[in-house]
Amino acid sequence: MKIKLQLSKIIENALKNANIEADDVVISDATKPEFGDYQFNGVMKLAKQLKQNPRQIAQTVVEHIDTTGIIAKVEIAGPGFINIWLGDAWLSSEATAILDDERVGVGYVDQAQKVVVDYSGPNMAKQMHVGHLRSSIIGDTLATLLEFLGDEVIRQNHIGDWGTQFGMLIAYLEEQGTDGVTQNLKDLEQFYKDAKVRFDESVEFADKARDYVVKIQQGDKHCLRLWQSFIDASLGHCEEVYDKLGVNLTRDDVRAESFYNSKLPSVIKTLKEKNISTISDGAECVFLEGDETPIIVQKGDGGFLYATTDLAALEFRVQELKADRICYVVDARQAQHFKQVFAIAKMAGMVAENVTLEHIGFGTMMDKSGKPFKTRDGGVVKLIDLLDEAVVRARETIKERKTHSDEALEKVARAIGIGAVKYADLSISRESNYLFSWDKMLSFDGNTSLYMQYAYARIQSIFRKHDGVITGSIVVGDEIEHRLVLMLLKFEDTLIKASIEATPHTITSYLYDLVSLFMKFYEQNPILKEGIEEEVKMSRLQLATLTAKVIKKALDILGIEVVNKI
RNA sequence: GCACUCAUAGCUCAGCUGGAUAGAGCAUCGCCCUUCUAAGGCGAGGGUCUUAGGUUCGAAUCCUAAUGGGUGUACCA
Repeated sequence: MKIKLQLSKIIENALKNANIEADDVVISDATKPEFGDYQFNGVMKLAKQLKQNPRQIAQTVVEHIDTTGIIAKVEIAGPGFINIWLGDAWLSSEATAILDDERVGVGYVDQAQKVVVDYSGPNMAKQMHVGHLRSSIIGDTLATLLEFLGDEVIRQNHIGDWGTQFGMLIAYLEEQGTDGVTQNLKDLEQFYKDAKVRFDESVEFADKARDYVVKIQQGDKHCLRLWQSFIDASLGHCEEVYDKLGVNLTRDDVRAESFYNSKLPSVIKTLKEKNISTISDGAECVFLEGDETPIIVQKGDGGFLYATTDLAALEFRVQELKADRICYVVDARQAQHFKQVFAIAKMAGMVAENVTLEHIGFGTMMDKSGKPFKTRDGGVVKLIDLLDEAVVRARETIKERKTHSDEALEKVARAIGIGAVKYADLSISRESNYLFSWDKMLSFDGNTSLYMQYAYARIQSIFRKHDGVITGSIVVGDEIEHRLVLMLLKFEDTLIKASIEATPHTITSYLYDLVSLFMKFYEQNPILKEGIEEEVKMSRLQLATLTAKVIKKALDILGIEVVNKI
């Protein structure tokens, strides 16, 4: 239900009928319940342009507002606010209408776009660590969200499978055994360390490693086979993490760095032809206005850098994948890099003007002391270990409730533990750094996944107790139900906002508001207790049904599972 | 040095395309379980929105500067 759109159309009409010219009509949520459900604050601005009394204008506008459908009442307040109340009858019928809708009333975008979402991007030389968590989670949510709203989403996992370190790794792989499949690569981190030790201790080995780098680049079959087997094994680790994490990335989404190798020379050629790049200190550079240091696109020795790869990728995404919008879900520290790459791509005409390029940046994960998240001995925290710990902790949290058999407990602990990690990450505004705290994320209180899952389970419990059919319509009976129904219908507006700004926390905030409201409703308005009229009981059961559906759908978009019992 | 970014309650965070008395959670202190999952709900206290200017009828929000954190800055990605 696009409520704001409907309301702004009504206001636009009112303005038109009152012969008042206004360019954009913005409807906001009311700041307080006393001020209604929505408000239109644009009158004050109009009054200034027209040099008229704002309350006078507000009065004229109000007289022209159509209050036959969605709007029940409007009021002028303060210097010229127009407060809007939606009608209970309208809310009731709209809510009832979406009870059986799989999309719980959420429509599709008017103009579907082809959107590339670039996320996760692990390095094949190392095990996935906490640094990859946010990109994977935020990117996955964004992809799911856009897809749900009707865009055509192309997921791209830009894995790091190329670079000098691979020479060392495959040389060591060869020395150790035959290939990545038979080789024990369970702990990539350790393998890397061991290889590094070999590299440092043996000149002979180091030479071979360097030689292998060149050989892979030249397409040497033996080295390429070793390299490929290594990448396969490493990718297998990532998939294990994706599986645990519930991230929808498959091999089909992998478009590795190496994929662009063959396209790099042509990028340089384009830049040279358009006089965008010049030679400086022996390297091919682009000097952008305002930057004091250049962007190097080709090293003095002929090698390419990641800016070049990103340019090639951009070109590919626009020209081959035909993207309208490209979202890079990458650490905020890369802001400058993306700004530069985007600028060069547009200058060089690799990307048409109407294609939107977005760096979806996010902050760093911190520990309690406010420092970047590390293990006790200062090492990186492996993602797989973190996820396993989350499940263990979740199990401890719910074990004492004794609602589950051992087997069921395991499943529920997984949903809760993984959900907690993801929700904690998604509920913080993306750009800011975030403090990682087990206690906070696994709490039943506050804006956590467990609180949402608990609310969902609580509703399921009502249904079990009721143990019968639920029919009939939703009839808004009081203030709290009015607010709850309105909240349920606001779901689409929330998703639209989240998709435009690429802010998953918009969804979690909404969820928290919705669930809090439901809890209030649940305390105030008994459903199954004695003496409740059948019609009221059914309406409330339906309200619970719709609430549960919206919670489930919202969590689904966030990649979090619900459980029927906690 | 230069650039970017952040600064809101004791703590963790919302709010930021300008709007009415700045909101949550945690923590602290009260109240509500023979009554649908109380791991819940209700209420209280707690704020110079870092500081100083500016724009405006109106600023936490926009602009400028200062202060304090973080980050990035020529051949790694």
